[in-house]
This record gives sequence, C-alpha cells and structure tokens, in this order.
Amino acid sequence: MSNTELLKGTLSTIILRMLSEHPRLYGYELTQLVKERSGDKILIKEGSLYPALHKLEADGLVTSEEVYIGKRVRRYYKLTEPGKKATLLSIEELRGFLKTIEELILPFPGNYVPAK
Amino acid sequence: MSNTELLKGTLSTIILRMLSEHPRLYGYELTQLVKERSGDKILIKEGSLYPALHKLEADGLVTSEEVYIGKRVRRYYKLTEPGKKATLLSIEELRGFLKTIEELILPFPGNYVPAK
DNA sequence: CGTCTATGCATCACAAATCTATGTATTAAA
DNA sequence: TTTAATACATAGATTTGTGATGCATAGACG
Repeated sequence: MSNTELLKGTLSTIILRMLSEHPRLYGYELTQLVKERSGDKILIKEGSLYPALHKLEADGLVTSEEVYIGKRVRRYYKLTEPGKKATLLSIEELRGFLKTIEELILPFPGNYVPAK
Repeated sequence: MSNTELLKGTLSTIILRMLSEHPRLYGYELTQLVKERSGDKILIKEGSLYPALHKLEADGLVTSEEVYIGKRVRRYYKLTEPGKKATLLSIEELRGFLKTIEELILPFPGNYVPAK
C-alpha cells in the first residue's frame, strides 16, 4: 500500500468492505477498485492482497471460485454469511478506532478549533 | 495498546502529538495521559513505549534528561526543533490517512447516508 | 512490619501483518 | 516483437507491537 505503516490492520477490513457492496470480486479487480475509490492513495500490493484473501477464506469469511476467461484464471471471492457479520463488526471496530485517534490527535496548532 | 493491529504506525505520531502540547513528559506520564485522553481506549504498553521513545531520540526528534525524584529515576522527553517539524508532518499524514480510510469505508448499510 | 499496588525504567523472544522480490502465464497494444 | 496490463502465487525480510520478565522505589493498608 502507499502509507505503508498506517494501513496495518486495515487491509482485511477494506477487502470485506469492498465485497460487501459487490456480489463478487477477484483479486486484481479489488486492487483497482480500491485504487480508484481512494483517489490512488491506497495501492494494495499483490504480496499483501493474496495472503490476506487466503486468510479470509481459511477463516471462513469468504469463499472463492475459479473462473476461466479464455485460458486465463480468475479467482472470484464473495462473502459468506459469517463473513457478512464479521464485516459489520470489523467496520464498527475500525470506525471506533478512527474516532478515538481523531479525538486524540485533533486539537492541534494549525488546525486549532476553539473550545465550544 | 488495545486494538493491536490498528494502532500500528500511529504510536510515534501519538507520542509526538502529546509532546507538542506539553513542554516535557516522561514515559509513564505519557501512558497515563494517552489512557486518560482516549477514555481508556488506548493503553500504551511499556514494551511498545520505550523502544518507540528510544527510536525518536535516535532519530533526533526528541531529547531526554534524567531526573531524580528522591531515589527514583525519571527520564523526561521533549521535542527538538526537527521534532517539532516532524510532528506537523506526521499529524498531517495521519489526518490524510484517516480521511482516506473514512471515505473508503463510510457508505455502509447501517450507517447508510443517501447520496446528495 | 509485611504485603500489595502503583510508579518507573528497560529488554528479549515472539507473533502478526505487510512489503519487496520473484516466478509463471495470458493477452492486448504499439 | 517487445512492452504493458492482466492475473495468480509464494518466500524472505522488515516493521511494529505484545507479553513476559527483571529490577527498583514508594505509598497505602492492615
């Protein structure tokens, strides 16, 4: 990814999130989708993506299916029912985290906001 | 810390942020400050804190000074000039990251916000 | 006086997540 | 025919944080 360190822990949530609004996605498509949706800010590397997808599948949160496009293989992923529940939890957790960090970091010279 | 994976990459920024609003802080004080300011959500572990502080010092972003309180040692840290600049950059980077993730994650069933 | 808790620093072995690099292969464009 | 894009995958290295452990002072409580 781009911001490297900061993204840690967010990858699986991002993948789940993307799968929650698309019936199915394959790896490469997912990287392009995230790239586009993030304004080229989040670039998921293959070395991160595939292990992450494999782990999600091993954990039973997604299932996959090979599809041949001509001679080329694509592996489509989709959420399982447990995966859908996990997605909701995962998003909530990430939201909570973002909120906490924002509150901790926010009042800062340069972006100073007077007390209410 | 509490959220483990999610916090990756944010620790040094949090430390810098805290030092930017206090003339000096020692390790233990820093953990208590963050704990308090985050509503007990972010609990910096000693095994994370001290290595992080040492690294910031090695990078020249903070300096430290030993102070004896009776027989007990305290090591106070404060920002250097480069550290102050690095803090601003670091905060900006973190803000950008939070914004990007939020935009990517936000529109989600349960928190659905109709298009404008 | 003894014990428990808090204060205060530090380091090591370990685990988890991601990155870089590498490998293989198809397909479309130049 | 060479390059870029598409498409998957894995191995090794790196980074970061955790848990465990160690040492020591200090205050509270009985």
